[in-house]
Amino acid sequence: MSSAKKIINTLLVDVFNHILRIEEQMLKENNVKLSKTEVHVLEAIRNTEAPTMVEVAKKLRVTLGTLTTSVNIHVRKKMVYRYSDDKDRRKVYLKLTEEAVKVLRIHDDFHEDMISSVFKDLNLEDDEVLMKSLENITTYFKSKY
Amino acid sequence: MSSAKKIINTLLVDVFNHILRIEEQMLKENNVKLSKTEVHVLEAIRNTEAPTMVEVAKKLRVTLGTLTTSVNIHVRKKMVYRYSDDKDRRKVYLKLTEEAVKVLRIHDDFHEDMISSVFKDLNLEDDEVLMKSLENITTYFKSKY
DNA sequence: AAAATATATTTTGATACTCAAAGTATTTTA
DNA sequence: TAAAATACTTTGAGTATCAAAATATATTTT
Repeated sequence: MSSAKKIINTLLVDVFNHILRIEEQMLKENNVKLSKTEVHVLEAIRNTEAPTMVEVAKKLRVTLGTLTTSVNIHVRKKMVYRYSDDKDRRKVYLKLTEEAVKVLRIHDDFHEDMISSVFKDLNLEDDEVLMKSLENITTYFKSKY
Repeated sequence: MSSAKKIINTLLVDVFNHILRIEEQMLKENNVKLSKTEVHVLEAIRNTEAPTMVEVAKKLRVTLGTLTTSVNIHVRKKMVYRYSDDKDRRKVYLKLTEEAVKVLRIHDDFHEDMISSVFKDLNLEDDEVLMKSLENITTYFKSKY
């Protein structure tokens, strides 16, 4: 692998793993007693336009069965509730409770702070060329695979 | 969050998650019946100088108990074997079987291909400025946190 | 050298995460 | 209206994870 390729590989793999671990620790420090998987479920619900089971499972790329169990846990912990569609009674919509919104805010702040410090320390803000390139890489991965 | 920040955040979080799923599917398509976690254990064994339980667990950042169970599974699947140190009989070394080496080769090829196609399609190879920036970002995350 | 401490690992008990396949309920299509 | 499709849950089973207790061996202390 060329050194340029190694850089991208490292960025995508090592850095991400690193961030995930920091994230987990940060949640623990903030007395959020949810795992990172659980937080990702909350995130997926929030970021899905019409968050039915199918749509959220698709976003998380897990099976419906997996999502059902994890939503059961969230409902027990009062982080999520289910309600059904009047028009199509097969559909189950998911909604976050106040508590879940609060947890996500902690999570978001962490991300915001993390990214902000990269920008500040590396003076990235004005680098339009870099941003364009990164955007291309992102788009590439999302479309190609 | 500014749009530039969003781009970085997306690259680091969404893209990586995406890659993980693709990786999993690719393994399945290649009839490798191991989970991605299992492949990561194999990788960690390969990338550890003197792969004792302690060292590999450290690299994976899991407890020894966790590693014990996952090594048990690998041994059952004939991917890994244990042998002990003559000098210090408490120590257990791990070694990959031929089969495991083969699986890792599939995994490596996937990564290589993936990165190569990004480079080719986006003409990244000669972009020294971009590479320098990405390297800075990587270094930043590794050192700061 | 015996006792105490430290190190390396496994075992145990418990919970979470995941999937595939089977089952249930509802809606759409033929 | 019967058949097929869709949305979801349940079931059964394996993997993933941890903390704490247990085991075995090595090192240090007295």
